[in-house]
Amino acid sequence: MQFNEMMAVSKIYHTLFKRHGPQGWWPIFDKQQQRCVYHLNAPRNNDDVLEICLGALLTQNTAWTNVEKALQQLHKQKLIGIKAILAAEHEQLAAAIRSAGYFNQKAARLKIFADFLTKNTISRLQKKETTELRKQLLAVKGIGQETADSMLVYAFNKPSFVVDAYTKRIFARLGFCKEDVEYHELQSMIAKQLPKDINIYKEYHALIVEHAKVCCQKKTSRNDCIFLNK
DNA sequence: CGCCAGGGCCTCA
DNA sequence: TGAGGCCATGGC
Repeated sequence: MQFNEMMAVSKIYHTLFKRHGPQGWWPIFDKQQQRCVYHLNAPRNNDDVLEICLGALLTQNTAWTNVEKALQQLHKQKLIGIKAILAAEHEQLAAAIRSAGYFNQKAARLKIFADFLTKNTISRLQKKETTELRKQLLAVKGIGQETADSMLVYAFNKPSFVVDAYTKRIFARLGFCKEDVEYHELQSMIAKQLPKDINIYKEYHALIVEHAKVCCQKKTSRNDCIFLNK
């Protein structure tokens, strides 16, 4: 199967959608069920916005299952809150997010981000233009390009396509780029071929993650890919 | 046991 | 701007 023609990126999206169905990202912790669930039109409120941003920081180079446990602890200890995070001792915060790995580094990043939100309220940030908000997020220590884009798309509803290791792997295996392609290079290549629709941005990245998990893992042969092995 | 997981920062050429 | 070290848990 070849995808060298224009609109190939859109075709891949539709293929993934048919295969895996709507994903409804971002997962948000549900206190009743004690696990992460999906909501239509998330985030529903500022608490959701904060939790999504914390999750984006916690999931850096880490399996989501470990992040979910950390979020559970944060809720249990009533640490999902800007003031609560700033007031908490480093040791308490680090212990709560222990399961997410890099807990000392991430505890510090949660505090830095909470401090950022006291100086720039969520409602103010939501009113900003995508590129301006992206630049502002990238200036925060602990927020790189992927984390910034995850926050933009899933917390702030701004169309800035998320590129991660899975995105690079899948598009590299399909022959669009090298595995170590520059972030911006792959992002612009994809965005140029997509309508600037926030819902497509949300679903596309979620579908890429789902697809990578079920049939495009690092060690699995490219022959297992549904695109290359019809 | 080793590898991998929804990265990012710092240092040193 | 590129390469390498560092951060750390839990699942398989």
